[in-house]
Amino acid sequence: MVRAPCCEKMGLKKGPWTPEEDQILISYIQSNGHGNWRALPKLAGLLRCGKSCRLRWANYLSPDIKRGNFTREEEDSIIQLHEMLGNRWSAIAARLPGRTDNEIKNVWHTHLKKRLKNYQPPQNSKRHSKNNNDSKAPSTSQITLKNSHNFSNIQEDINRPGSSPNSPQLSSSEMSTVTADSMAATAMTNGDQTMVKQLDEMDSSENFIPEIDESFWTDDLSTADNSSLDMAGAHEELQFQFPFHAMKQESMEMVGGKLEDDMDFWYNVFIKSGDLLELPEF
DNA sequence: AAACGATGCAACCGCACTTAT
DNA sequence: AATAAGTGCGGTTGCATCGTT
Repeated sequence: MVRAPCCEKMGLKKGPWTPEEDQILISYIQSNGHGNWRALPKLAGLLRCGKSCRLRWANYLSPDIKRGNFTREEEDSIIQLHEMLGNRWSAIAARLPGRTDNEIKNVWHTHLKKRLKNYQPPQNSKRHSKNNNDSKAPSTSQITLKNSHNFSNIQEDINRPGSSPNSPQLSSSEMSTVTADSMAATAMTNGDQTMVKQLDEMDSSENFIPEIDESFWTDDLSTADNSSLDMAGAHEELQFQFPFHAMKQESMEMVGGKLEDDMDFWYNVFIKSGDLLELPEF
């Protein structure tokens, strides 16, 4: 389908917004709501396209937006969430109250990439590991998440079908990193007390974690076609190869049937398998 | 003080998805 | 089911500001 350019009509203003325009937009939305964005500028008396109005409101004028510098905790959260979600700025923004996708994207490109670039991970970064095998899951970083996002939403985002082609689906190897590092780090720190309790209970069960065949850490993901696997495909592939999947039913019983799918299962298994890494100082 | 480059950020562009008809 | 319109998202651009020479 061919779409007409947003601002093709003559007389529509572009570029920075003036305080007067801001005030008009704020007043209109406060009185009438934004309704149809395309119709809004005409109704409000603005010589802007609807898209520009929406962007201005969403990124700057909305009262929900928190202005000012990002805190260290917010930056750490962004790094962690980016590790999990990739360049899906809106998904990241959804977990940082008051921050917009655009703002987060800018912070990422201007500050955080540099931090990560300068950061060299410590050689022995494992805090603990059931099998104490340094050659297994790849370690990247562990950041303490201060925000109250929860895993189910993250899982939902990771599994979201049809995300933008500009943001590639997670490959199975990325999934491994996600589950081993990020999910564990997130769950252990995001205040999900129920989950922590469940994990503690499982931890006390000597037999919960099966012996892991060494090939799991080396063979499984490399056999998948990482270049072309979409998330659903990766999910299936991993499910097939995952050495623990037979334990799913048991694990669900152990936590009162609250785990609903394999992602939850992996999540718990990975947490149990350790791989909490040191928090890097940049 | 002027010139220049680097940086940060607001805004735009174009594509893809969703919803309505 | 097909098409059109509306919306959301991520990548990119352009400009103002800051720092350095």
